[in-house]
Amino acid sequence: MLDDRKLAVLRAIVEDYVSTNEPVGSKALADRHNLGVSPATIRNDMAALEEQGYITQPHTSAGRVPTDKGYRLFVDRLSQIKPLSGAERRAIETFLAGAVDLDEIVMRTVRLLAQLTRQVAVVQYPSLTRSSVRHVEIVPLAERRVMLVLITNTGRVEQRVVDLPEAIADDRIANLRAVLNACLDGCGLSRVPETVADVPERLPPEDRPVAATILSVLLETLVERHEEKIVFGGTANLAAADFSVGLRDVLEALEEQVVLIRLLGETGGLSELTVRIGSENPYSGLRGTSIVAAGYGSGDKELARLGVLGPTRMDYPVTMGAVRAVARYVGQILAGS
Amino acid sequence: MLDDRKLAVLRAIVEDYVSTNEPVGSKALADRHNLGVSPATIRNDMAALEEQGYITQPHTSAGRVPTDKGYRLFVDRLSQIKPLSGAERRAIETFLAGAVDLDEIVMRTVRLLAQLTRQVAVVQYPSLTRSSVRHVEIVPLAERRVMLVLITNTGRVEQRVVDLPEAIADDRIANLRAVLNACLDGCGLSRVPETVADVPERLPPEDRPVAATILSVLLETLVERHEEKIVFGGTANLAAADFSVGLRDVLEALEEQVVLIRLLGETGGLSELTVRIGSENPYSGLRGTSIVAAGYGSGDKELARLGVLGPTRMDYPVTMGAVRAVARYVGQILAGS
DNA sequence: CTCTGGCACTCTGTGTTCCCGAGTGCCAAG
DNA sequence: CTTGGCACTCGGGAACACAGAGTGCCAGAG
Repeated sequence: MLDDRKLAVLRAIVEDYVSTNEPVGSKALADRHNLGVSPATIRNDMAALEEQGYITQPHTSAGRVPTDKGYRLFVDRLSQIKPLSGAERRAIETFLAGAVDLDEIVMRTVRLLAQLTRQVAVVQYPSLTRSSVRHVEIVPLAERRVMLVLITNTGRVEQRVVDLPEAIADDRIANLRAVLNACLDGCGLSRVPETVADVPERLPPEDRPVAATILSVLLETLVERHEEKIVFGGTANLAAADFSVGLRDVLEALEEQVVLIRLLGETGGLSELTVRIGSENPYSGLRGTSIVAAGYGSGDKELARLGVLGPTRMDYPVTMGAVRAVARYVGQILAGS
Repeated sequence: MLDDRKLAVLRAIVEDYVSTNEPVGSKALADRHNLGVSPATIRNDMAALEEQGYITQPHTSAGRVPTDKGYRLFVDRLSQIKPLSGAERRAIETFLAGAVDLDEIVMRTVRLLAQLTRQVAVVQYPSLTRSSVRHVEIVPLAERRVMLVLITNTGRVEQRVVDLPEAIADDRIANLRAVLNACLDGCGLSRVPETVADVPERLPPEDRPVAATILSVLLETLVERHEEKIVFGGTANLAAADFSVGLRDVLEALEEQVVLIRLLGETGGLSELTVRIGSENPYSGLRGTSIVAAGYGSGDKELARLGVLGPTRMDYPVTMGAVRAVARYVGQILAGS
């Protein structure tokens, strides 16, 4: 159905279109790539490719442009991920190594990805459900108010103000803190609900109402809510890509946390690349954009995902290479800190 | 020089231009506003206004458009801040009251401002230098590594990983934490450097090296660096304003923390509105944009600033009303939590 | 059966011209 | 000082022609 030459033609079309942003015609193809056949032959192949929906012509007498299906085939079978240059790898390494805390790692990762790919970068904070408790702190703020601070093994720090049903002395808080930490230390966040069930019985009866309040806030806010935190950057690159159509939709989608999270997609394997091309992605405002995403994590555990978003007409091999590389380095940095 | 009627003409020009986005001519002005004079008279006034640089014509035979100087006069002398409707006030109140921690307050404020003004909103976190210490926590992570967590009275939580020069037992850390908190509790962030000078002498000699490391990180990272944290949103509104010229520059500026911070400007009085119009603002990429900013704070102390950024052609009275109202409410919420 | 060159055809995009209308500036009269 | 009148300017849209790129198809050569 699609012999090798037709595939080569498709590849050439994608490559040319990506680099020139203009519909590519048979003549130009024959000139720029030495396919060893004449334009006429290429025309026949193009007709076949169009017949099967891999390419399309914007106007009757214009060149061809890849369809989403065409890009899909290109990504799956016709291209190889392009590794970064040594210089780029070193730059990533030193840039990320300079970060002092999780916020900064995430922020720098966003910048890095945006700069490397010249696209919009999206980075998710390490998922809470896949982290574990490193420390819980209870800080008295006022007589009947405390701040609850949760620190995870991935460096996330979540805080929450709690209004207590009654005043409570500092030493009782200290005890509560000790019990909480004893129970929860190292506990996976997803297992916290079961684990805290024991807490009240380890406490003197008079502290139990307060503990109950604190625990319910802990569960409700820190575990169930706030679940995913996500950050993006590099929107200036959108304006550069002559993206004017739908730019507004794209910006709107980016500001919708929910959409954004779904965009990064379900987790594949660690460092496994997910590519969503144009209409393949679940949000209608992003019909003209593709997403290249990967999971990152320390060791063999995926903590969260990151990726970039750009016009369907993007340089997939390079973008995929950058995303994969950054995901790996972030994983390493996270493991090291 | 500028009699009342000329000022009225200028006001009418600004209002019409803001609402129609088209250069406004003498005829249209005479029709839509009952100025009680003929188009010819208006033309004379317009000529005078142009002479003095308040308006300009894009092309020889087009209507007039206000210049930055014209907007300035309009804002200073020809317009009144327009208060929000009761419904809007209530909406703000309930929306902000639902926030559970500082991050959420800031996030919601950004959304609120963006939605209310249909512009890009910028909100600065409460400035660290103007906050004070509520609690310092030292959490052991590994034998020779701890996480330092600083909680301020404004609810900011800053963390930092510290590598120690030697291993240290948990009880010594507890002591260190106690001493630190005793010294710093309630201490203004800007006075921390002097205040911590006493810390080492209150510690047993063997703990001093570790304390020195921790203190230096505390000073360097938490006080000097990270100083200002700033967040923006509502960029989709940029695309809607037919802003196409320079959109890229605007997005770039927004991603530059430094520029953004300078944009919000030096602090005026609390809830005092600052308006920077077009070329008045310090960054060249934003020549076509105006900034309306205000300080917010709890009580009588300004903690930080917030504002919006939009095309010079914006509805200043409404925008100023919204910014002022939001600044006040945020101050209240912050005071209450 | 596949490739190739030739050819007629179809468009888009661009440049040209033309003209309408909005808007101006100026002037002379009220 | 205000007003109506008038000539002038210029931008932008419509109509038009045209060049160039690209196509599809066909018949002939391998």
